[in-house]
Amino acid sequence: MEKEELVFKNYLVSHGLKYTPERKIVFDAIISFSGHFDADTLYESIRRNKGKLSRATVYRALPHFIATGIVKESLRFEGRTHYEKSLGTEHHDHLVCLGCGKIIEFKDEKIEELQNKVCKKYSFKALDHKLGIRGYCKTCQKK
Amino acid sequence: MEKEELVFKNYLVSHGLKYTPERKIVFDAIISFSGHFDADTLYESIRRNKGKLSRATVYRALPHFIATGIVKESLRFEGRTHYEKSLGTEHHDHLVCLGCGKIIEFKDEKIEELQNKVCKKYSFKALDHKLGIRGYCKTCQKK
DNA sequence: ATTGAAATTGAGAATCAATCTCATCAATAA
DNA sequence: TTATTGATGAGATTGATTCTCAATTTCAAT
Repeated sequence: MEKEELVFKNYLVSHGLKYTPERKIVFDAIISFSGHFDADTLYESIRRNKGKLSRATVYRALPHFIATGIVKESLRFEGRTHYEKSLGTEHHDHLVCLGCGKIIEFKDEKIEELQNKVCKKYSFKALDHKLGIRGYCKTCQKK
Repeated sequence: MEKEELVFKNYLVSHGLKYTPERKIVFDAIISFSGHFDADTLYESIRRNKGKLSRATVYRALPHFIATGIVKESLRFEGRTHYEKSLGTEHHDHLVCLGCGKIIEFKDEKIEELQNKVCKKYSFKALDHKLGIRGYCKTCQKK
């Protein structure tokens, strides 16, 4: 079993939950994804490749993947919550193009530091953050 | 007519839209708000104070207020989109407490500058951005 | 003031993501 | 084996938001 799978299994077991075949299917699907996805895209890809699995099961599994850090909520977009793999993925923020929907990932260490400073100032214990900059990418600016 | 109202009216007229009594009612309600609100809170407050107005009218008016810069989308929270007045309000970002729901506003000039730098790097034309840090406030950390 | 084109409104229906229900299954421990 | 507890599937439900459409209002041009 790969490390990520073990992490997931351990999380489940230590919380009195079970590592079921269905959850393994969802796990595999997530691992095979690169880039962003939403719950329904995930569900559809499973349906196409591995046969049936309830939509509810996918929705129910997602919070567990988030809890283990295998998946992260990324942005809200087009009315849906989008996710991304976060194991093996560095934290990053997003530039979202309103023209073509393209998402550019970036990371700025200094911004992160300054955020920590802000939290300290307010005695705020941060768990995570989301920075999304909306606008137009190079290509879309021309149109 | 106050300046904000004029801004709103001019925006409407110049876009072939009309400054109707209903939109004025929504305008007044927004102006009288301080802090964050969501579409339904806005609708309810109008109902209580000024009698009837369709929920759809409120929802339909919001994009126009956003377009004029009178209102800004602030955060998505508890399944709803939250808004805030932005005329007379400086841009700021948010610390969101997952314990009590409190929202602390902050602004860090250096973070803003660094964001501009990132955009420049990717030739990205930014319209707006949203930075939300989730965690626990001082009070909730103790529990 | 009247007309007509275009925008607006209200009320409820429709959408759509996300969550919940509940009866049935499966796994583990006693 | 049985009891307990968690998990699943399928569909119903929720709740925010958007849409529909007939009726009304606005405004510019008669």
